[in-house]
Amino acid sequence: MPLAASPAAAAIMTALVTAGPQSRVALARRLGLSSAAITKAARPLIDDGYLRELGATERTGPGAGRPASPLAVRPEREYFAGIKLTGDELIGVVCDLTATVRVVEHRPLRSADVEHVVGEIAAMTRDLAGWGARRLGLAVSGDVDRSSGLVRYSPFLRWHDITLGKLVASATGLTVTVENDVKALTTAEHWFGEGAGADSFALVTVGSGIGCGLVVNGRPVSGSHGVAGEIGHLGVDPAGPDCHCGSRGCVEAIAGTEPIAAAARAATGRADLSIDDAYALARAGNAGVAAVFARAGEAIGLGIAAVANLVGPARIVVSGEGLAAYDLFEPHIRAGFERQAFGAAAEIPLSIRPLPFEEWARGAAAVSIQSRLVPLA
Amino acid sequence: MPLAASPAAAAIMTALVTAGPQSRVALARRLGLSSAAITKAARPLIDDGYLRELGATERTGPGAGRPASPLAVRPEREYFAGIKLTGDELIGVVCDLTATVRVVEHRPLRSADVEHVVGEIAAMTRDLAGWGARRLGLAVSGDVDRSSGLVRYSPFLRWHDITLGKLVASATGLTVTVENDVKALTTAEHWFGEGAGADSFALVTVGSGIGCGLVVNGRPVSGSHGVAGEIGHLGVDPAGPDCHCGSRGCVEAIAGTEPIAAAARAATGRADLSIDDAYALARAGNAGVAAVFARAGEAIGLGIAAVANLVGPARIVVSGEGLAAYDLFEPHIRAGFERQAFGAAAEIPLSIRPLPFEEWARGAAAVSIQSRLVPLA
DNA sequence: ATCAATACTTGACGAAGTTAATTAATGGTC
DNA sequence: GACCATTAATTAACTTCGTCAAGTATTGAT
Repeated sequence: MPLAASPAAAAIMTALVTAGPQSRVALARRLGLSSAAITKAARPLIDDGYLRELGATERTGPGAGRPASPLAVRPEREYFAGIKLTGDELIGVVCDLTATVRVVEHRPLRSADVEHVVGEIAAMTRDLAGWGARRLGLAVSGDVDRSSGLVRYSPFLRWHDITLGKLVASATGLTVTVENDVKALTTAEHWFGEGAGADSFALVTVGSGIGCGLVVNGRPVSGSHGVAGEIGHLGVDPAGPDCHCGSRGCVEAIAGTEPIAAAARAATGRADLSIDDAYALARAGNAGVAAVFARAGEAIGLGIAAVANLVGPARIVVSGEGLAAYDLFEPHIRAGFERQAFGAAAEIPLSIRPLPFEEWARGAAAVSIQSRLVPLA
Repeated sequence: MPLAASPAAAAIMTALVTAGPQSRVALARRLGLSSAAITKAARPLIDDGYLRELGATERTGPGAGRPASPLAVRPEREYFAGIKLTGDELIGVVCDLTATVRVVEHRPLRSADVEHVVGEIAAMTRDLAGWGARRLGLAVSGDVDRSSGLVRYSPFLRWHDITLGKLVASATGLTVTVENDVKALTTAEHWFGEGAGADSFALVTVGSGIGCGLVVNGRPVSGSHGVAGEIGHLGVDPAGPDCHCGSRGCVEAIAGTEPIAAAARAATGRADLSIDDAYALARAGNAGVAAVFARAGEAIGLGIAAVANLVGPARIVVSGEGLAAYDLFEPHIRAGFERQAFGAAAEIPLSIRPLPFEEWARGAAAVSIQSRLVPLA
């Protein structure tokens, strides 16, 4: 395993993967090492095909010296598989070292039975075997212990204490990483997306639940009792609707998919209204339903402002399947955020955009890449 | 400077200072080093008087081997001064290496003029010079850049961009550290108080403002734009009172000292009611005023629950001069917290207790100790 | 051609850790 | 009471991983 050959090698790979091609001198400055150390650590990586030198010599200043020959990752040197598990489907991808998706595959799940799911995962990896991936990341919603590969509890799959990592490892022969889906997506955005280079970062997902992944001081936040990023259960309105958590006025009780549909049904008096009907009505100009989305967006904005005020991330990305109604939400999310964000927190850049669903599987692959580059993180 | 002789030496000192006396083997496990490394790094520390060996050999298990001779810090080896600046007073302490306060001194400030304040600080350090402290920590409320010793803005002192660290250093000849007061107190509690040993920790201060210091993954949270821990400006009630920040229903607009007094005045119809009068009335059973405190405590509890849900610290300490009304607040803080804390977050231990005012100065000294033990943190 | 400037490489060295063997101090066993 | 298992601490040889200082490479400007 030449990658983990030295601490410096891991640091070099990580820097190049997350920040793009750079000269040895630039790497040395970034990593706080001497350029000699970079030269030495980089050589075996070049020899092994993980890195290559770009002849591409950009113009340096006027009285220039020897031009730099930047180092760059060879993305195709190694491939990684990633699978996102939902209650009724597997979404699988193969990514290269820079987390660029090379293939996507969907596979329906007939049941959430553990053996069936493990079997389907194994079948999917056989389909993807042509890429030669030796590592596989799995993303599951719920309470997951990454270090042991244990799924403590997963609501959609109705799993309790499933040693998913071990089961899939022995079924596939791959090195398996299991991570919570929101954390995996957060990792992907932090390393390879809009959060790249940020020391702190937050990703908010909007859907049936409202979740949040956090990176602070460059490290993911896990919560000492396993709870973190529960933006959905911040209380923003004591007069708000009851929440399944036992409190009332939670962000999720106002802006979750089902509460929105319920409020839209109440506003229209139509008991059969689906969430898609609600989208359509709001877009058609139904004021009552539009107000439901406005209130929901505002609640999400307040939740995001809470993140901004408490941890002050450098960037915040908002996404999730709920943003299918992107156009209905966006201005109200921004309004709620801007009203409640305190002082300089209001200047935190907010990216609100739907992500393709494969992005979740890419998140799983990103965790696998990370586990390869940073043996212990 | 023998303390920073090696990384291991700094780690050993830090572990012993924060977690108490331990055998070399225990230190090795805790720090992830070999016991040989501990032996080597500890010797110069013993020779220099920073550490001593406790003969005190606790009973190990049944079939015991050689008894351990734990290492312990010699607290009196080095002393540290700490001064908390308020708008009208300096509070100074001298602490030993384990942050035990040895002397306290108060000194009124006639003005917030920078030269006057620096002069008074210098005079105070001369009073405390007998202890031989070579380092001084300063705690100031407001926006402070610790690395440069710059006070960017301090509301109570009405300071803008004062290079306090340099000014005091040249006036006293000491090595000076400047830190925000809440962060300093958080550091003190994290290293030497109830947060000792916790990987993540939160300190909530209740007073004219509501603040929060955060430690996540063992490191303080600063916020990329300078904002963090602004628990006072979480929005908890859209129908709540207007806040000076421009929004409404903020925790601080409900539970800050002045809003409480205002609400008590409104409840009683007495325009001259002070906050102390309000305490007295509530304790005497005035239902209207008691309800004001109940609402305030509840709002604080909601804010704390937000911290718990988002970052999940291992412990939370609540203090501040507002807790003079400890008995009026406490049950309502707990009620708000328990209602809104999600899942396992409700099990985070909450310590609600007034801290003596000298504690803020001890915080300043703690930052100074920390800067001695961890050259770069 | 020469020089200043910048990038990279090389090899000697040193800091700070490791492992493995050794010494130290204890309780239990026959 | 000799012996042994057990745990703690030390020691010495070695490894790893970096730095430093000197030298090489490649450019633009004079």
